[in-house]
Amino acid sequence: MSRPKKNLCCGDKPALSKQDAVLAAAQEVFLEAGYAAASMDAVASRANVSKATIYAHFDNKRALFEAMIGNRCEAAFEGLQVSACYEDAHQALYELAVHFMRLIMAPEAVALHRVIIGESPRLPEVGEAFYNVGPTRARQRVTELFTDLNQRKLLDMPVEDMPTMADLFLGMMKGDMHLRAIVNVPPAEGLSIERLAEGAASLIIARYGVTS
Amino acid sequence: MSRPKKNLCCGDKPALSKQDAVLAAAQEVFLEAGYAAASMDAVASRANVSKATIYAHFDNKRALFEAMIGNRCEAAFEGLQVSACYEDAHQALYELAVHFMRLIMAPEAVALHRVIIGESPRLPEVGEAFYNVGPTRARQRVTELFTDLNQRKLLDMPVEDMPTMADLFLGMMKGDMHLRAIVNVPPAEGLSIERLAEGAASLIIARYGVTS
DNA sequence: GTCTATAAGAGGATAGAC
DNA sequence: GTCTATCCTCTTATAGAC
Repeated sequence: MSRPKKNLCCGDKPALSKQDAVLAAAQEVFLEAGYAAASMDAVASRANVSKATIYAHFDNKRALFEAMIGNRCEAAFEGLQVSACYEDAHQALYELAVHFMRLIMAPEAVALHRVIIGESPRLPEVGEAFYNVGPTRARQRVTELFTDLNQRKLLDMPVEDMPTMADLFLGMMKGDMHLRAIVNVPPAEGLSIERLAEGAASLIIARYGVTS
Repeated sequence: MSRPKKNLCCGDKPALSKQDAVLAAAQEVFLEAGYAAASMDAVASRANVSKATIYAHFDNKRALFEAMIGNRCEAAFEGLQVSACYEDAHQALYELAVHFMRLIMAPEAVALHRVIIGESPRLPEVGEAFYNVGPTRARQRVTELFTDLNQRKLLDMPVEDMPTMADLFLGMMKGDMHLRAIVNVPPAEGLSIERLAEGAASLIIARYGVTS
């Protein structure tokens, strides 16, 4: 994984090794054209590199694609790590919801999601890698929050409900807004991230909130 | 749109016109390989027809794809029309949820959704056509149900909450289970359609149910 | 490692006979 | 409408010089 970054030459761009230049170009081309329609020629010219150079670093088109996907998934879901501080359960759920929605609605994240979905039947490792760094971590975060709120007596959710509720909570974040983005339909008017997050938090609280 | 079905010949298969045979073959090939990787040769041989015959009925590859998509979307979402009878709000929401999840979890529906997502950036009409016959109708159904339950005094949801709640409700149906299917990751153990539907209905009831 | 040039083949679309 | 045969472009991947 750690590559020999002997990158002491030229500097028309912020000093990328050839390998990184290829990866960056691959990202652009694959996300724009999709896997099958993307050509190695397009990647080469976008990276200002010859095709042979690409093949010196990556075995074939598929390997390049998988390397790019792994690369970008890690980056796209980094934001999941941060945890906020909060006063009450509603605020905590609301803020996690907003944070998560902003993450998945980012244009690059949407484009990445699209190509992963498109190719996952033929490239199962791609779908799996995405699922493990994205949705799996997100569900862990939600479950942690539920547990923490329970311990602080800010929420009263039975442990056996948690897996189901974590899925439903994340599902609400990925609702119509995300669907529209991913099938390239203009966003609906009148519906905002904040409004949806507010609604989702309220539903959980109505069922499991503690009345003080 | 209405084609001349002079279909009085041969019968090794349940008597399809050439055009229908091509559409059926196109469905198989496009759903298996994705748009770009699918070849007209493959469609031709799967339909037991020459390539020239395909081009006699469809202008080009793209037109064939769009025709197939329109065709299948209509069929896949037909089930949305039926409306059930019910006694109480929880049962009504539960049954709509189960019905909807079964619809979108059907293998053909998942495969169709995948290719539509994959190509929608390049073929916007495809994404739009899908959205209009699927998600739009689904949201109408949910909103109708909310309204009906309100009128029967089985639910007490303010009209201004309905758009948000309809989206959240449908989002819960399209949660982790559907995501796994669409990125080709094996389904989780312990989570069932019934359990998720039960949870989703309960959340709505907890917030908007009428206490009798 | 990086380049230029090229091999080898697949795939969209059409010409022309029937 | 349907077929066979073919055109021509684009694409993956490599050979061989530096």
